[in-house]
Amino acid sequence: MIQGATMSGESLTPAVFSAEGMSEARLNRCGSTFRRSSMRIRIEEAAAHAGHEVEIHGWLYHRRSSGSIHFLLVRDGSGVMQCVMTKQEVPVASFALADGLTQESSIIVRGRVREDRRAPGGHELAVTGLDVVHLAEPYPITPKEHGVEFLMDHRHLWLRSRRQHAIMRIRAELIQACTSFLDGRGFLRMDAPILTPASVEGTTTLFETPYFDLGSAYLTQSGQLYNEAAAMAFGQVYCLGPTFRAEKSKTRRHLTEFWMLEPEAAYMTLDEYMVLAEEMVTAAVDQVLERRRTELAVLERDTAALERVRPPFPRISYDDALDRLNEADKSLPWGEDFGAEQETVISAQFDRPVFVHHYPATCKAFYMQPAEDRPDVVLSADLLAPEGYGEIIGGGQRIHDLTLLEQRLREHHLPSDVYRWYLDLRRYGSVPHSGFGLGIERTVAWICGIEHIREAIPFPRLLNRLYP
RNA sequence: UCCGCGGUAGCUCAACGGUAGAGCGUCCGGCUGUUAACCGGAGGGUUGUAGGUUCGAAUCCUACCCGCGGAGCCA
Repeated sequence: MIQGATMSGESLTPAVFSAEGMSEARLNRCGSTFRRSSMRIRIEEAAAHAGHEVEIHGWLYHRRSSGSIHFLLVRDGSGVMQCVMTKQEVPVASFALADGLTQESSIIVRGRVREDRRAPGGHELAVTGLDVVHLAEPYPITPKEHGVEFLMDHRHLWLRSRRQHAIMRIRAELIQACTSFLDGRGFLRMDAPILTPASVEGTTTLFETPYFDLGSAYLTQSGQLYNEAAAMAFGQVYCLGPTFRAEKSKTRRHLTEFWMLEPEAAYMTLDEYMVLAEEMVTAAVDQVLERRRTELAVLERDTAALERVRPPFPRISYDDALDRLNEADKSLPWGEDFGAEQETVISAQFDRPVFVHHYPATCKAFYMQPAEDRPDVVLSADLLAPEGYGEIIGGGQRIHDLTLLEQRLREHHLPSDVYRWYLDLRRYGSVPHSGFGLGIERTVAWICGIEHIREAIPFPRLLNRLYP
């Protein structure tokens, strides 16, 4: 069960309704006229306004009432604040108005900010005025427990809850941390197309859509190939965007639409990629720990596990990993890729993310560069998150030799015409290069310590879910 | 696609062959410091759908639909 309690702002405020005559036409007047308020604050900055008269524009998150005193828990997107309204301090009509408020009704409250240890957050608002912007219909998500199906059907409302706020803020922080890290390292953001003429890796199932007179287009499963072109143009680049997999995966680690951050750099080797990746992940975790403590607390995340995320991350080869699996009685024939069970066994042996490198060529995509001394393995490395969250990064060094790449395309029965431009990259100043993709949702799920990846993206797309 | 579990009030669940219930939400009443407040009252159902067994089915059987967990594949 998931706790479903509830919990955004601008400087223009809608016209409001006072107690008298609010029953008629509340909707048609809503938002028709605007006035500017100089008193308006965001709840997150309430402490700085202690002792001052302010206005909060938000929604009723919860209400407790005791005859002559109302406790209105108001959320505004930045936080939740207890607003106390007593019968003797507000007009009779305002008090009655508060009595009829439904959960998630949009309201504007005025009052003085004061410190009070009984108030969640330490500050409360002594209410002097209340305006109702919109009286909400009975709200489906109550502060009680709800099932997954119900919450997923109400994802558009579920996002108002405190827990979802925490996850979404951490997601935003993670993305901000990673992109600013890469920006700081001289990487240029250069996004890849979403509509593509063919599969990137040739293996996974793609979403297909008609494309005018050109036949079919496919939703991208990775920006990587385009990233390689961009890296040959700008040296170091990254893209960030949604990727799509039409596979019928039904697990807590899978979405059909998920976001990937993909850096790619010319002249970067496998070893350099691993250093870059671990530094980026560390920087991101550090930033979340530093700036999203409150959110991690809401999620009851064990932050000690995150504090241990320090470079260097352990690096084991695929062969080492097989040995470890053997010892754990989970042996696998050489050449097979790891399943969730194997990944969990391996990651459980370390207290921080672990790289598994030099996979068998058969496990990996056609463009992976073979090791010089051992052509049956490739210069790839995946990063497995701790605590069983699985692979959060996949990447490696790409083939830079034209002849070898052409051979691989043939071996994988891939059409050379759609890859003509990709082969061009090996004709005009080809260089060794590497890159990787960080799965945003899996990383968010790991950092947040949440059970299922579907909570790590605002509107998850799953095998059986396209709504809302 | 395969394996397992499940669908009963708005929500979360109980009843497991013999009159379909509780808590929460909703509505009404009470309460001046509540913390998922509390107290009293009311309303709320073709038990996922279709068939079958039975004197009698939410309960047993069959099929289908939907959901959840996992596998394969992948990030």
